[in-house]
Amino acid sequence: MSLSNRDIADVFQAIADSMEILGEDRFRILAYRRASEAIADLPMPLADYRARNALEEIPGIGKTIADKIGVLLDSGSLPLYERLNAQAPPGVRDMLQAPNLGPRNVKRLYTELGIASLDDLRAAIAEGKLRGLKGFGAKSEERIRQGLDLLAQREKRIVMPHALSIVETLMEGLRAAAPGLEQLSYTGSLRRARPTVGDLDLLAAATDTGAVIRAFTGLPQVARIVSAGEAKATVILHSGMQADLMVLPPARWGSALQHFTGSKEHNIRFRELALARGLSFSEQGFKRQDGTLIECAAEAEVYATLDLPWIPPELREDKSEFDAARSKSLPRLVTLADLQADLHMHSTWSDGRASIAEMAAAAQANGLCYIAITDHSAYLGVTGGVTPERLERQAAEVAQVNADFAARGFDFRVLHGVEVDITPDGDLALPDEALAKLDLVIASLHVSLRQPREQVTARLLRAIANPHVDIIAHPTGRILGRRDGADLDMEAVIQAAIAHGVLLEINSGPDRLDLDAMHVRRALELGATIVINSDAHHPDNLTWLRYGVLTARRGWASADQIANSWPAEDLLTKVRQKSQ
DNA sequence: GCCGTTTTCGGCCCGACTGTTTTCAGTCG
Repeated sequence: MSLSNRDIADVFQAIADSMEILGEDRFRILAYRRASEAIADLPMPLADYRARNALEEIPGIGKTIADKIGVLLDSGSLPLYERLNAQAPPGVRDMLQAPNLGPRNVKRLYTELGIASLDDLRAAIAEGKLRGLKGFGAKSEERIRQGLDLLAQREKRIVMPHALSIVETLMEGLRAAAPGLEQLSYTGSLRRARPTVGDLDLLAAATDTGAVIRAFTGLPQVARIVSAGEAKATVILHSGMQADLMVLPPARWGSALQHFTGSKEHNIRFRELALARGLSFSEQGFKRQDGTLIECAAEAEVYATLDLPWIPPELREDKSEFDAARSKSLPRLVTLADLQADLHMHSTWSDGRASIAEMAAAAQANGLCYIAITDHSAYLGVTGGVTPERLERQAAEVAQVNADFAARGFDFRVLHGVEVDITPDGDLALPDEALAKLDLVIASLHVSLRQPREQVTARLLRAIANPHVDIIAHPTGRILGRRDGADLDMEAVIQAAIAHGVLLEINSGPDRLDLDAMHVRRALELGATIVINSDAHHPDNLTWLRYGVLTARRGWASADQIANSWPAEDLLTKVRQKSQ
C-alpha cells in the first residue's frame, strides 16, 4: 500500500515540527512546510508527477525534497524522518498544538523536565513543576494551562457554509449595535472560501474603536469573553466557535483587510515582492526605506502599489496567482449572478420535499431561467425513486408545469432529467431506453465508495462512456467532516469526461462541495466543462448555489467554463452532441 | 531547502502582545 499525498504531506509537516523544536535553520523548516502544503493541495497523486518526471515543477519542491518523495513512495519511510522522530518524538510534537506554547519552550520542557506528551504536560502543571524553570513564572504556567483547556474544548472545524451563516448573523448584530462603524468584513480562510474553517475572523473600521469592541462583546451570541482591549477582542460563541474582532482607523482599512485575509503564504510572497521594490509591507501599510508610511484605505490600492490588479480572495493561496496577476491573466471569476440554471434538483417524485411546480417557482424567484428536475432512480434505499414507468408519468407533469409557465407568459423552462445510480458493478440503475427519452441524465456514485481505486474509477469511466450520461454529480462522494471521497484516479475521470463531452459537477451541498477547488482547477486546465448545482431537496436549498460558486472561484473558474451559466439552448446543444 | 524582471549565491514577511524582563525572547496571526 503506497503512501497518499496526505501521508507524505504529514511526514514533511512532522519533519518541520521536529526541526523547529530542535532549533534548526528556520528557512529550511519553512521549505519543508511549503513543500507539505504544496503536496496537500495537489490534484493528482505524487506517483503520477514522478512518473512524468514533474516533481520539481511543483512550486516549493526542489531536488532534495523530490528525492525524498521518491524514497517515501518506494520504501514507505524516510531516514531523516526516523532520525528526527528519535530526537523529537510525536508526543513532543503534539505539544506544539497547545496555544501559547511554541517550539522553544516545548524543547525546554522536554529536555529539562522530560515532558514528552500533552498528558505529561497536564500532570506537570498540576504539580506546579513549570514555574521552577528559569524564565517561567506563575503567569506563564497559567497561560499554558489555559491553552491546554482551549485545546481540549476547541470545536473541530466547521463547514464554510455554516461559518458564513454564523458570521453574517454576527455582522448584522454588530452593525445594529455599533453606530459609527465605517467598514465591516469577515476575513481569514472564510473570506478565501476554504471548505472548512476553524475560527471566525472579523475586521472593522471605526474612529471610536473601543465602542465597537464593547458592542461586539455585548452581542447575544457571545458566551464568553476570552480577551477584550481597545482594538481587539476574542470571544467564544454559544455555538462553540471562537470569534476574533479587530478594529482600526478607516485610513488603514485596505492594508489591514489584505493582511488579515491571508493566506499566510500569499502574504509572505506579497511582502517579498514589495521588498524587491524597496517597500516593507504590513497591516499598517507600505513603509518606504526612509521610514515614511503609505496608507491604503482600500484593498485594491494595496495591490496597485505593486502595479498588480486586485487579486480575488479565493485565489490568495500562493498558487501562481501572482504570476497571473503580473501577466494580466487573472481569470474573470464566475459569480452567482452568472448562473442561469440549476441542473440537479429533486422533487416529491423521490426524496425531495416539494413538488416540481414548487421547485420551479422557487428557482424562478431566485432569478434562474431554467432548471432540471433530476429525481433519484429507484435503487437500494432511496424512497420512491423513479422507474421507467414512473419517468413516463413524470414527463407529463413536467410538460404541464412548462405549459403553465408559458400560459402565464414566463420564459422559464423545466428540463426533465434523472439522477441515476451507478451500481457497484458499474451499470446504470435504469435502462438506456428510459434514459434516451430524457433531456438530461446525471449519473452518480452513492454506494460502494470504498472500492479499490481501480475498481471505483472503472465504474465512473463506464458511466461517463455511456452515450446518455451528461453530468457526473458530486464525483468523489465526500461528506466534509464525516467521510473521505472515493479513491478516484481523478486525472483519468477528467480526461474521460472531456473525451465524451460529459460535464463534471460542483455539488453545492454545504457538506459536499464536491468537486473541490483543486480538482476544479485541474479539470479546467485540461479543458473540461463544469456545472454548479444545488442538489436541492427543498426550495430553501437553492441558496446553496452560492457555496458552489465560491468553490468554483477557488478553482479559478470563469463563467464561460460553467455550463449552467449558458442559455438553455447552448446547454442542450452540448448535451445533444454528446448523445450522438 | 528553495529560488531568480537585481541574484546560480545569498537572500528568505511583519508587527503586536505578553511576561519577566532592565533590553528581549517567545508566541501569534
